Amino acid sequence: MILSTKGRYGLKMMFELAKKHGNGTMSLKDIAKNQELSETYLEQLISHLRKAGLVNSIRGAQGGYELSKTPSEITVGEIIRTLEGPLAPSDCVVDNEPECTKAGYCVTRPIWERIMESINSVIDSITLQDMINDFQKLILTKEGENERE
Amino acid sequence: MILSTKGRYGLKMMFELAKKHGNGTMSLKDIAKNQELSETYLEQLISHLRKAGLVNSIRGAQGGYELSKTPSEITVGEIIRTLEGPLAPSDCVVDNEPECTKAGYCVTRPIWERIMESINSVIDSITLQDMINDFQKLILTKEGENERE
DNA sequence: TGAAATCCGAGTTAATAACTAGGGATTCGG
DNA sequence: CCGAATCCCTAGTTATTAACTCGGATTTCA
Repeated sequence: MILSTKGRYGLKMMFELAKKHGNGTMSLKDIAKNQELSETYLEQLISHLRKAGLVNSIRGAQGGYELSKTPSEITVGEIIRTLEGPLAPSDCVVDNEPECTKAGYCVTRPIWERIMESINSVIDSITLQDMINDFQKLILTKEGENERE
Repeated sequence: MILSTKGRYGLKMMFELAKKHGNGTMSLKDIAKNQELSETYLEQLISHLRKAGLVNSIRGAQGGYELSKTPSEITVGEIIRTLEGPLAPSDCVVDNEPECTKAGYCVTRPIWERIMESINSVIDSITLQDMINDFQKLILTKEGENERE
């Protein structure tokens, strides 16, 4: 029930771009360096994010990536679902299969549906801007702690 | 982000035992037949459920399994976590690693924590008795539909 | 023009999921 | 007391997938 690196790394990438938002593009090289991840692997991931319209790319030297919208307009849910597909605990829920058993009903299915809904409601309620806000609050706290030492 | 067959089959097994609860034991053979699953595979799964104290087993001919408690005392969460381990979207959340990055903080971690909490709150709020109630309601509805035809 | 970047598809490797196999131990019914 | 039914346990197998890597093409700026 773990999220793959696609979703996890993808969100970290998007957070890097969110911090940079409004200040031009950022190269994949820098994103990879900041998050200590493989550049060639991130390349694949960001390609999906671009095709989904979440980031813009500028090719050629001095090129890079940038968010296509402001951080407050992009949710964690969009990012993760773009890279992972639907976050369903069982395939039957996403494919909307008529019934998994020949009995005509499945007792576990409503449970998978409720889990999926609850996950989605969490990740759809968080935007990149929220992450930035939390991040800055954390930084301020840490600085305060250091001063008091 | 899919649940493995361990959790999915395990829950189906426990539901079979819950229906039978109060009427003696049920053999693995019958459980497997009812749910159309591999008997030898289910054997492994139920072994964990037994060690976790969720089911009792009676060995020998005419033996079988039964719930160790009443259906209302067993939650879906207990069953799934027994078979799947903690339902965390990232390992860092379950191992309680101090920090994943050398920067001293991780912006994505609070999100994984919130997802985990939300999944757990769903599955911990559903008992086997709830599943039985839903199941019986469904049966009655179907019967009603048939009568009206 | 050449270095820096994005773009693209295919290939590799290691881990894991999902079983299967085989034999041992226990218990009941006849 | 025997044999069939059942649980118990460990190890092996197979297929899939995750997590990358690689090579090269294209674009653009300086």
